[in-house]
Amino acid sequence: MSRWKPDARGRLEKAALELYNHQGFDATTVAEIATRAGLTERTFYRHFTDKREVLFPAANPLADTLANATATAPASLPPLAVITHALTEAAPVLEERADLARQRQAVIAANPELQERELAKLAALASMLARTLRERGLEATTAALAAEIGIATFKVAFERWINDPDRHPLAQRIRETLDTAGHLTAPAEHVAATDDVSFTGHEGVT
Amino acid sequence: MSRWKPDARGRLEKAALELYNHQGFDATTVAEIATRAGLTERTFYRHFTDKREVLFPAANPLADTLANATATAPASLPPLAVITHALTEAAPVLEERADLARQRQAVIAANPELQERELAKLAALASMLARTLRERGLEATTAALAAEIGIATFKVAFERWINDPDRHPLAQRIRETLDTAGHLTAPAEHVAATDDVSFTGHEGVT
DNA sequence: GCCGTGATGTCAGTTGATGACATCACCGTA
DNA sequence: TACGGTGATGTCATCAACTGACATCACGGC
Repeated sequence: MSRWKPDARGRLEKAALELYNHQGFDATTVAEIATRAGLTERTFYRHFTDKREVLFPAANPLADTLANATATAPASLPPLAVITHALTEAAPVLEERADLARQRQAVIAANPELQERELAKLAALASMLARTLRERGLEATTAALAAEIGIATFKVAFERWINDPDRHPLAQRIRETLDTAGHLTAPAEHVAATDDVSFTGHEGVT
Repeated sequence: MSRWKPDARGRLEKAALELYNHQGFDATTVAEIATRAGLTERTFYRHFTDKREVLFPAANPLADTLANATATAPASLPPLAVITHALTEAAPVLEERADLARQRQAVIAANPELQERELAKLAALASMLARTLRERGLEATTAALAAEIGIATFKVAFERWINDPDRHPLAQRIRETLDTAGHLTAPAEHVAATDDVSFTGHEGVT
């Protein structure tokens, strides 16, 4: 019989998500998480750098897919088309785990500290995208801007997807959002009492 | 004679910036900051919610200017033009305090926790911009996207400005960056082994 | 001259985070 | 088969970030 139950890290992730959901992030203690996972507080910190990180798995298939799709897109594509391509490729990764994604997002939306961490993760993603674009031969500023705009698009589309009661596919939301982006230089079309679905998403940090 | 020296908050901000600069953020203690300002640790926490917040003044002229310029731009302007207008109006606010801005940025660049807080502040800025754009009559998604792209543009331009040895004006950097944005749908122009000034800016959080 | 108020000080306590050292099943090897 | 190294975990101690409760006392109004 083995000395320890397997997958300590996974047990910690699971325990943390459950507790954060039940009692809120602030009200749950690292010691609690560890105990629920049958481990010690000290061991928690051997697997995660801090109390927030447990919600952001080290192995990130979304990042991998994005990087891969960006690197292998046809060389002739304009920067924004590369982004479009990459985002479209990456969408299914989230669709597969839609339940988990929504649960995580609920916890994050309820706590500013976690929102900060999420923004940092997205910034890291943008940074990685920019590097990949440079390696494709793009000039530094162009690459950085295309990457930032790509992530910005993703943020908007993702929030629409998460809050969408009708569960439209993420890929569709991304297409719509990219389409919106294309019209940003056209004269403003005002919304005069349209029957548009209005999103009352979270307003970010103050 | 008055009971306390005036401007406790200002003294704390100054003390903090100096110490963060000298010894680094991690190596300086809230108690140290307070003592140097002639106050108590407890008093520090009456003025700032945490150790990071002291670097991000509550009164934010940049945000005010952005909001104002966005709200008062001609109604006929396309969304991106409103953003362009607002960013251009806001640029001088930073130019005026270029020294302070560079000092702050150096401290922030040296510490991931501070970078997270900065991202949160920028996200709040984007959120506010989006609200203002909606109040101008823009549909929610369009507003959110335009705001995010505006902030993304600002981030890229600001980083170029801060790291620019030649001290070109921020307004110019913003114009250039917006111009770059306009070419993102054109076929990629490759940089063949240029000796381009390479920006080794901070790469974000891993 | 008394009284409420607000900015600060004092103190005690919780929790997040980290370093140093101990434990002991497992695994390869002599 | 015995032996020693290794890696994941536990134990203990300590620091610093934050917070609640209560005390202080110049100032300004009445």
